[in-house]
Amino acid sequence: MPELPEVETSRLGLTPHVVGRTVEKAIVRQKRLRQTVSAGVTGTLPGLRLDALRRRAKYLLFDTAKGTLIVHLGMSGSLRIVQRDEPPMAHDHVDIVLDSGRAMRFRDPRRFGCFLWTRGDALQHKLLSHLGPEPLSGDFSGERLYALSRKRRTAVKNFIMDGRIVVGVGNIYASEALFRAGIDPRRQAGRISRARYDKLAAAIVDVLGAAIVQGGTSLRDFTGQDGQPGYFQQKLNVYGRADGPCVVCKAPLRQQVIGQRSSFFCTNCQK
DNA sequence: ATGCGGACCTGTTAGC
DNA sequence: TGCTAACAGGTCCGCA
Repeated sequence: MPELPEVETSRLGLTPHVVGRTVEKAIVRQKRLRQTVSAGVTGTLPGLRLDALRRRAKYLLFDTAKGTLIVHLGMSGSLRIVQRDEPPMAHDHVDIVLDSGRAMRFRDPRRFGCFLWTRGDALQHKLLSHLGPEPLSGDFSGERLYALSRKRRTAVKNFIMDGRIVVGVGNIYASEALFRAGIDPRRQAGRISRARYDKLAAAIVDVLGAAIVQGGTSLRDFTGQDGQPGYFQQKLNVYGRADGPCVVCKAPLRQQVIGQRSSFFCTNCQK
């Protein structure tokens, strides 16, 4: 569920509830996530004020005076604001109890997420230090994609999903951006022109930006029901539409596994 | 250095 | 209807 737009939407929704609040305690019901939940989450975080909530790639960074809580939602994770006495459901692994009487609750059935504590600069953490530019920042461009792709033989879809190249392009938006740019996802990264990379970079920016706008309207209220996906689904041109008609040429869309991930494209419009 | 496959988990859906 | 297999929005690691 969480691709970059949803992580950013989560950040925006959580910010007014957590920034400026002090953590009263942390409850860890399941510490075995993709990595074991850091001891600092229960040992150090309580008593500290959350000064800011940042996002880097799909990581959420909760800054305090003594360090940063790094959270990743993995495939199935979510963060919600609940009343502190609301009984936990299955897979509600962590509560960060705040001095507002509420708690930030982490739910993650598949446990691919992470809850890590780090002292010092979170951006230098091992999981973050290698990451490429944010797609919605000025550091990202077709020029960069072109330059880094020379002599790369991997499929262009794999290439744009590589966080060292650019962050935040997940499996849905990789397919969507390549469709918008008219590029066959199987094409070798190193054999695509500068002009086409300019178009692809613009498509990535457009599709992620549009999805953030959509997410912002449906997940605004984090105290309500769980945020269902689907808000952006009607905007998807190819993802999940195997055999459906291409919105441009009506030809049946194709589904093919590329780099172990399902990919969707139009063999007529994407070359 | 690059690229590939496997790993981590559970829930839902497709198919027989 | 019920069982099993395949698949799911992410990434990290290790091997060739």
